[in-house]
Amino acid sequence: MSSGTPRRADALRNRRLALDAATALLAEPGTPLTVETIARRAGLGAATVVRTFGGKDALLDAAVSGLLAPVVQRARDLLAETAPGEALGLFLRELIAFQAAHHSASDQWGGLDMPATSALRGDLARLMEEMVEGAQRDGAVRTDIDPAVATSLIGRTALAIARTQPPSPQLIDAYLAVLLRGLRPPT
Amino acid sequence: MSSGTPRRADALRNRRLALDAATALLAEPGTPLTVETIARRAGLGAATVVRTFGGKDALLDAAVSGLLAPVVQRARDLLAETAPGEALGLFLRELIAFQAAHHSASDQWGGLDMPATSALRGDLARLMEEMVEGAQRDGAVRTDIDPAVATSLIGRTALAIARTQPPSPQLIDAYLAVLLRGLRPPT
DNA sequence: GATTATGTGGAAGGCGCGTTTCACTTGTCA
DNA sequence: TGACAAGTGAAACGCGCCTTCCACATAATC
Repeated sequence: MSSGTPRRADALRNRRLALDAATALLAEPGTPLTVETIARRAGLGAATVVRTFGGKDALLDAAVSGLLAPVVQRARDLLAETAPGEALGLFLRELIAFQAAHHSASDQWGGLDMPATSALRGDLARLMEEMVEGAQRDGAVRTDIDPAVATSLIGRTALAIARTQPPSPQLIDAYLAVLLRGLRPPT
Repeated sequence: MSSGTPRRADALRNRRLALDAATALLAEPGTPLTVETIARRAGLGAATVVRTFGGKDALLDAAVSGLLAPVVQRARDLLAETAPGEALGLFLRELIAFQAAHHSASDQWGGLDMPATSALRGDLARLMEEMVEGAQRDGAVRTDIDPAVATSLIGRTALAIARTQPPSPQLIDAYLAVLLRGLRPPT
């Protein structure tokens, strides 16, 4: 078999081991992130790791989307429960912290085909755009900028901030303050 | 021989051809940017292209730093001739335009060893920090943010802006306006 | 024009990495 | 417990890529 969920208990456990190993490596800068590395970390053979997922791409897709899913859910919750202007600031801080923790290996899976991850990124972009629109209605963000443009800027700036070497909370705050100040409507 | 300037006229001409081909490919998204590709573009054999520079890394180092050098010089000129606050805005627009034109292949030479390019990037960072410090003295940038921090934010944001798919001048202006507004001192 | 140092490039080498093979092991189920 | 399907992993394979070889070409020099 290639991809479907394994039928045997040990195979299912190995699937978890492989996924956990890949996930762990995503947060470790400097590690090669090869099938061999993941397999060794999981205590499995390289063939097993790849086979249970149907390929390296699918394995990393599962690992990355597994990390991203809670972030997207958090955005959904904030959007539903909090005032948009406030939600945006809150969420951005969390998003940056998340990206700072996981951007290190992002250039290693940048060129891979990861449908689940792509879908989540789309969801996230849509949710953030809703936050921006809400913030504009609330008067927390100036309205002379297109929501899609603002969202793109925010997302990219967040990533830029996250790439700062030691992203201390103070530094993140300083960056975010500049960004949000630039977005605020003229008093 | 490996790296030193060739003694024969045809070899010197081929060196130019290889450098020009590499430089041209740096602005072409989607092209593999392999030694083979560069060689075919230059009308030379792969061995020749690599040998005259001493390796692929050295060739791309020469190409990238050749593109970057004028940008650094421009920063130096602006810093010497223009009011810092104005220089910052002017230079950022040009920097973003440059990065937008050349970022496409940057993930293909991101992991390479390129000393000349690294040195120029250091120079650029230092010059930008001087601009920020000057802008702070002029009252164009708020002083409650560390110059190094502001410079890092500006540099990374500029790169983030440049990565926008079709970086139209209007989009760049909108982005820059947000960034500079966020940096302006409170009125 | 002859001689020689210099340069060329197709082919072969070597390396890293993802994937596949296949003899072997191990859960599972009657 | 016995038999079989399911799963494993070391080794082999394939592929892309940079680099090196070496027989051949050619600019420079006398």
